[in-house]
Amino acid sequence: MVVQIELTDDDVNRIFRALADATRRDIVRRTLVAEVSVSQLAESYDMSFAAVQKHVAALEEAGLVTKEPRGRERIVRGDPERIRQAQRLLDQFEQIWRSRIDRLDALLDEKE
Amino acid sequence: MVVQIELTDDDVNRIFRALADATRRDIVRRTLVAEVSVSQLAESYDMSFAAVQKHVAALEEAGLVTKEPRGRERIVRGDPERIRQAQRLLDQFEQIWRSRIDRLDALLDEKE
DNA sequence: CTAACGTACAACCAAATGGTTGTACAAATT
DNA sequence: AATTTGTACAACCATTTGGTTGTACGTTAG
Repeated sequence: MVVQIELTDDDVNRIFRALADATRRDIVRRTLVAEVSVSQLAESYDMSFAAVQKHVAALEEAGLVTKEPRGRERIVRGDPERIRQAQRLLDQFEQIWRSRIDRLDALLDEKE
Repeated sequence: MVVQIELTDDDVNRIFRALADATRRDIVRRTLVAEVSVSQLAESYDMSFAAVQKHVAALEEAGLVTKEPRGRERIVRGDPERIRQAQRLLDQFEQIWRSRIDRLDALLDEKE
């Protein structure tokens, strides 16, 4: 089992910030489907290579993708584990909500 | 059952952008636990009332909280449904990953 | 060897973000 | 009626973001 390292606020900020852009979300999708080089990614979007490079860098800092050298290329891979961490973060909110409902229910039961 | 309106890219941007800030995440948590006024929220954070007001506005535009007038106060409530929508978005990424793995598995099976 | 390819990185720019203070006004309190 | 409370909103400012172009450099192809 993978050890859960606690995410700092800044980590979480970077993760959600990285996901708050349509181009970056698309890059995550594509790199989850298959390995792609930065230049291959860049062909898909109506912006400069450097701009795509920056998006990949933002995703890498957020831990949502990893980059590995292969010859002169850099292969980008989406990291499903980081996605799951983000899911867990949202699940915490869900839990907070549910525990509130549970408390309200308990209160109603008492009054019966 | 609630009808699922398709979220635009901008909607999704706003949701994740809103979650990419520790103060705003805290506001979401607090307003999921109980109804709170904007001024009550503002007491908790080391920034001006206006700054907190802006954070609440960002969350409201993202649909993560709703604001309702009560006398001179504005009551803020977290919206669990929007959280679930965000979860579904992350789940789509998860699905993409899983279908890739499934395809790889199928390929291996064929070769046996 | 030379040329083309893929990447890194710096410098620059406009727009957005996240904070501030100040003003205005309705609602509640005294 | 006068004051305080809670909010809205504008103006302002520094920093960050998201794009650009240009330069440099290692790797691959001819």
